[in-house]
Amino acid sequence: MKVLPRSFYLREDVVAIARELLGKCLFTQFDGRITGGIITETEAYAGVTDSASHAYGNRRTQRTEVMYSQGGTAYVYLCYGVHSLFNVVTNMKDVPHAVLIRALKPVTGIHAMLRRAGKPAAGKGFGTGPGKVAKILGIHYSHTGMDLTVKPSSGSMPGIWLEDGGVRIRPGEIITGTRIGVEYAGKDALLPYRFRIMAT
DNA sequence: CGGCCGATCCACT
DNA sequence: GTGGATCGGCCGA
Repeated sequence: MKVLPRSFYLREDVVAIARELLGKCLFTQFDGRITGGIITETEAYAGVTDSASHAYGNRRTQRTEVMYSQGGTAYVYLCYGVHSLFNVVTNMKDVPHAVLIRALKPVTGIHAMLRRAGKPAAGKGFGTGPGKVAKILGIHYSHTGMDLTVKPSSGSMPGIWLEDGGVRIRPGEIITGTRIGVEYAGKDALLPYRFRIMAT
């Protein structure tokens, strides 16, 4: 297992990064507990020219400022007043690209994730849906801005990080489609920016 | 300062 | 398949 380096996130093609994040491992450590799993669904948000992006038209506000950080930073925001949604910022500083993590196959710390979900056992839908991904990993919108390239050096430190676990996804296993919940974005809603691993 | 709305989820029909 | 929850962010006045 190898922590994804800064160089992975600094690249220009956010759509390619979204595709490559499939099969990578996402971990968190909060309250001394490590939880995580394999990323199975992502969406790319291509910054100032993408009308589905919060940074469309170079909108720079207190909330979106984190999207203008260098790649490898966490962008977490509150959606519908209820759900924290976790995104990976990509590209260089001042270019506000991001990838939304929509689904995760739970692997590490299952018990803690079930407890956060308030479920007695893993059922259908455990780990699917961006609100639920953040919830089971213990990610809250107050965690926006965290550095994703550093694995905590001790069990008492909080952290969010990604690793390459060596899982190889064949192109034929990837389903490409349009993004969810962005109907307001006009023609950009039709862009093929959603990627997921075919159910086995 | 007020009003509208959202990169969602769940219970209920 | 549908509607309600729920509240910070954003924009216009």
